[in-house]
Amino acid sequence: MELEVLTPICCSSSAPPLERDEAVRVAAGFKALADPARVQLLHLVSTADAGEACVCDLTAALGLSQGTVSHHLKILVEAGLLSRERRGTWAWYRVVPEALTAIAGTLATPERV
Amino acid sequence: MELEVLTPICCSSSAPPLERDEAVRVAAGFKALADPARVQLLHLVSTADAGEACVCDLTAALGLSQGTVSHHLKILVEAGLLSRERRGTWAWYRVVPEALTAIAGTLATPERV
DNA sequence: TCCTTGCATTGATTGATGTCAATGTATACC
DNA sequence: GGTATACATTGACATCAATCAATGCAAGGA
Repeated sequence: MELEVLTPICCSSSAPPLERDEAVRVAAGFKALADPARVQLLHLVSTADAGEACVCDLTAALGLSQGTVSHHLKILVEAGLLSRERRGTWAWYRVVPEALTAIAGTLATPERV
Repeated sequence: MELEVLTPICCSSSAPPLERDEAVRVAAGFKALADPARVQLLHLVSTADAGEACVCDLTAALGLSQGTVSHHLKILVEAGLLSRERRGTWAWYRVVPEALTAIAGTLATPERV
């Protein structure tokens, strides 16, 4: 998912039927967020110094094994919610605010009827 | 989940650590949205006439069995995203915009740094 | 070159989830 | 009462997901 435009779920009066394919794309974004560990990871990264964090810090904070944390980070990166940058031995992660905004926009209620 | 306040994941500079319990609550909201069928259901209900729809309409539109649709609707109701009202033999569902707003607020980026 | 460190990947296991067919239940109509 | 309709629930099954221990890999330092 690379910053694509997502169809709002709710609550536009005009009703393009929201095909299955589009529903799958929208749901994929939510699926990446549908785990407590990943929610914590996003929060940890976004509040870290300089807006970035390495795996070592995150592993310590979550109480999960290093392999599991790496797994969750991979899911978040593939969903476009985090970016990864390798500097030397360390891998630094940052949030991609636009991706979060895009997903949030899916839930927007522009016109409260 | 009854319209509770959810801690933002991102991107507040102040960093209350986001405990595991709170992360579970936030993730629960996303989990309810993490299925294409449920995304389609929300969209169908929100764009239906008078903002409400019965199971019969939804079953026809989704191409899933009636039991499966009922199952997904239950998940959405328990997550607080839909409300159910029984009128006679029919069950009518409506979206709960405040619940969607609350979840969207979790992803807000109030202060872009 | 060898060892250490930080991270990614793999394999196995356990538990959660989506789906359907079948059944249950309540309401409405004859 | 009996039957049909609309929905909910249950049981079974197959697939997916989270987790860990173990292993692999690349970069840095001795």
